[in-house]
Amino acid sequence: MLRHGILGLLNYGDMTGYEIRETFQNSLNFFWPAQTSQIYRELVVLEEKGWIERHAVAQSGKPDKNVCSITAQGRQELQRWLAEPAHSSATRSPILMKTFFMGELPETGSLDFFRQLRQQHCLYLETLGQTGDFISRYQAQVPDGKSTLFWQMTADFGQRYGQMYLQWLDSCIHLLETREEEP
Amino acid sequence: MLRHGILGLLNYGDMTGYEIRETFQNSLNFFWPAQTSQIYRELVVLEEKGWIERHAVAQSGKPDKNVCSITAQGRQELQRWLAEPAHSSATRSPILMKTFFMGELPETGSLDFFRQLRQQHCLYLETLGQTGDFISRYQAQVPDGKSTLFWQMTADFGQRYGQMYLQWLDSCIHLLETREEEP
DNA sequence: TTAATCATGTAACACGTTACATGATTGC
DNA sequence: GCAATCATGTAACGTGTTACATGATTAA
Repeated sequence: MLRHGILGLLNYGDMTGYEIRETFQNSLNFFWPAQTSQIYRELVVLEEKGWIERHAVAQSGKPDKNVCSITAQGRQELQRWLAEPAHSSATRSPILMKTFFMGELPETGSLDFFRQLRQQHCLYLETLGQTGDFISRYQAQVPDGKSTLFWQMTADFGQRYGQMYLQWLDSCIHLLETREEEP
Repeated sequence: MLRHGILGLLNYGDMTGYEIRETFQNSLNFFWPAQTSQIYRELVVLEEKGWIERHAVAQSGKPDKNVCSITAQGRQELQRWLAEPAHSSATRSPILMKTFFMGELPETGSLDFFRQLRQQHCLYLETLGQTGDFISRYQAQVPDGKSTLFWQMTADFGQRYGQMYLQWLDSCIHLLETREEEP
C-alpha cells in the first residue's frame, strides 16, 4: 500500500525521497503515517520492480539529490492497483483495546483516561484543519481539477471521523460522570 | 497490544488458544482482528515473560487442550498497561489511499469503486450488530457489571463509525453522480 | 463421504517502528 | 556556537499475514 502511495505521488511529478516524506507528512499522514526509513526502503523495491528510476543530481554545497521518476511500467501498475477491487478491513485501535478492559481499573482512572484522550484529540483536530488548508492550496496550483475532488473526499473523511470520535469521547465521559453521582 | 488483549481476556478466566481466537472473532474483531498463528505465537511470549502459565489437559478422543491462566505477575502487568497513558495514533486506511489517487482512473471507475464499497459496508453493518448481541448476551452472565459498560462503549464506537462511514460513502457517491450530469 | 468444528502449531515473508549514522548549509 | 533544515540511508527488532501441516469427531 505504501508502495502504491509513493507510486501515485511520483505520477504527479518527479520527487526525491525527502520530498515524498514531506508530502506524506503534509497530506497523507492522517490516513497513512510513513517513516523516512520505510520510504527509502520502498524506493529500493520500486526501482527493482522497474516501476521507478532514480538519478543522482549534483547540487552546489548540499549532498546529491536522488530524484525518482515513474516509468511506463510504473504507470501501468498504478492503473492496475486502482482498478483492483478494494476491501475495507477493520483497523486496529489501541484505544478501543484499552477501553474494552477499562473495567479492571479503579473508577477515577477510567474518567481520567477519556478526559486525557479528549484533550489530545482537540489538538489533533487543529492539525487536521491544516491538512485541509494544504490540500486547498495545492488545488490552486494543479491544472487538472479532477484529482482535487478526491483529495477533498479524504480530507472530508478526516473531518467526519474527527467529529464522530469527539462525540464518542463525550458520550463516554458523560456516561461515567452520571454513574459517579448515583451510588 | 495483542499481547495485552490476550492478557485481559485471561484475566476473566482460563482459556485455550482456540477459545481466545473465538473470543477475538466474536467481540474484539471489529477493532482488533487477530490470526490464530499470531495468538499462538503471543502465548509463547506471554509464558516466557511469566505473565501466564499453560497446562495440558487430556480429553477423551480429542487432542489435548493447552489451558492458559494468568499469573499474579500477569495481573500486575495488565494493571500497569491500563494505567499507562494512551496516545491515539492515526490508523492506516487502504480505502483512503485509493480514494486519494482515484483521479487517475476513468470517471466510471471511481463511481463503481464507491458503490462497491457501499455494498460491502452494508453487509459489514449487519455483522456489527451481531457483535453487539454477543456482548449483550455476555452481560447477563458476568456478575460484575462494571466491565460491560466499557464493552458497550466499544460496540457503540463501532456503530458510530459504521454510520459515519456510510454517510461519507453516500456523500462521495452523490458528489460523483451530480458531477456526471453537468458537463 | 464430505465438510465443519475442535485443537494444535511452524515457517516464511511482508510491513512498520526505533535507533543510529553522516554531513553541509542557513539563520539566530 | 547551536539548532534547524536539507538529504541520504542502514540495522535490528516487532508485529501482522499467508500458507502449510496434522488429526480426531460429528452432523449433513
